[in-house]
Amino acid sequence: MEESSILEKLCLFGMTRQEANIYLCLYQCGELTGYEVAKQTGISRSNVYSALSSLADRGAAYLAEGSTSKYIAVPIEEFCNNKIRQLNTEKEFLLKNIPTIKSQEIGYLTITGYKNIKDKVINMLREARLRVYLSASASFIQELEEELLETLARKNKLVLITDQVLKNDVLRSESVCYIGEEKGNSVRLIIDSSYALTGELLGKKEDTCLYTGQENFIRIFKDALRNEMRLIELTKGEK
Amino acid sequence: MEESSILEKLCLFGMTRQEANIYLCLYQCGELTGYEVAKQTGISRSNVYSALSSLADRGAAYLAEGSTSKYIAVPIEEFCNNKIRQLNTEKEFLLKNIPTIKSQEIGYLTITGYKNIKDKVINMLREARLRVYLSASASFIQELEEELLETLARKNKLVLITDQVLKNDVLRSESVCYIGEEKGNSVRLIIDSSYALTGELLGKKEDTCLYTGQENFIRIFKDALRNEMRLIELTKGEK
DNA sequence: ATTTAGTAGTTCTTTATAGGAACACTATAA
DNA sequence: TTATAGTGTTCCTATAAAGAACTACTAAAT
Repeated sequence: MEESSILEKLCLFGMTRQEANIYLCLYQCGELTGYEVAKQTGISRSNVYSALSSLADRGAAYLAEGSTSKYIAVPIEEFCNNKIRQLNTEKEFLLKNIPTIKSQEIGYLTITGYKNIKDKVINMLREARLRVYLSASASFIQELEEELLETLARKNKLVLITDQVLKNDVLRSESVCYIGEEKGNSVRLIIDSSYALTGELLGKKEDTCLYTGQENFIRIFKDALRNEMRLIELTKGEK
Repeated sequence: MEESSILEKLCLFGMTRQEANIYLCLYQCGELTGYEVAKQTGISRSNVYSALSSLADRGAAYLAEGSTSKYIAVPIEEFCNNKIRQLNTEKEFLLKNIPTIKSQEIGYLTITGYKNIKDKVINMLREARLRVYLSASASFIQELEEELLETLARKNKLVLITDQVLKNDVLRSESVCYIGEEKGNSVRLIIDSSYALTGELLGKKEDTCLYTGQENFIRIFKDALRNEMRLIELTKGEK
């Protein structure tokens, strides 16, 4: 349902489910008393009152003072921006104050969960300073469109090996693009000949991939990609 | 303590306290097995194992696969950025999909909590398109330095009424700045002659302020500020 | 007297934390 | 070689804290 997915998103910003419900109710109805909110949402009044004051504490609702106190929802953009700004501040603090990491070679790491893998891919792309080889289905590359454009904007060489002609013009013209056979769900990525990632992505929590900075592995991995490109050149021709 | 404040910040990014502890431990020690983490932190082993897999799910730890599985902390910047990027995505979704707000006049709203009030001030400054009048202690203005500079950068007229000469050169030269008597904790703000905020800020959760878009109030409020400025001009002279 | 507004308190459920028990594996000392 | 200690992991129970549901009570406004 539309409704419940909105509620989930709101929860990500730190509300409980009940608070999210009440926030949404305020959002739709405007100024309401606790009593009215309870009527609208079916949530017991006692909880409504405590949730309302908690929403006010979190900066998600304002109090419209009068003879009787009514609450009003803080505009969603304002609320989200506040939260995000806060996290940025906390991030800066953490960067300064966290005890230094014991630097260590990156061996072979397993990353689990589709979202985390995609995050890693994005972070790798952002680290790229020279060249990026990416082999993946066209649909996955489409998902990364923005990031890839930024990678290009930072003057990286970008080589894409995929299974369908890409929709994006800039991507098509500014990257070297090989169109080969069906990629399925496999993703392979090499950054600056220093880091590599490979895995089968189904979009699920159970997805796993291998990430490494080991030279030997990367050398072999690069050869494999290079061969794939040659093969495509020989059979269908470079796109 | 340093330690515990770092833990709290990490919790803001969605970890439980225990997970934060373990994350920090991984951060300091590098690659560790669950067993080792338990030894280091004193957390029971069973909980360590579940917390570790939960950290991996959240994208805060990677698995360094080997004969025995070791975990390694995801660099803090990477982790924070992922979270913030996610929230930005969720924000966009919410902006598009949330049922439209019932537009209503802004009456008199009470905002509670120092942090929320400061957030509102920041949001008001960002909305400004013409002019900003701000009366507050020099220390509070210092806290808002960045935001005020951006307000100026957007070609707004900025009038500051405060109690000490400001440190920031740009702020001093590009805004109209009145130095009067001790401001204490009172803050007054008018944006584009349309919105006003006033309150006493002690930096606590109990702080409250009044925010309004009511014309009558703003007119009176503006007069009050104007008088204050005249008074300063007559006694000490404009700075 | 009934609707509205608000507070207080109880119960139930879920999540977070704490710890024990069991099991498998690997060193190494007797 | 086998007993013993140490390591790595999973599963299961117990307690504590947070969230949610619901009931009861007060008090003003209609």
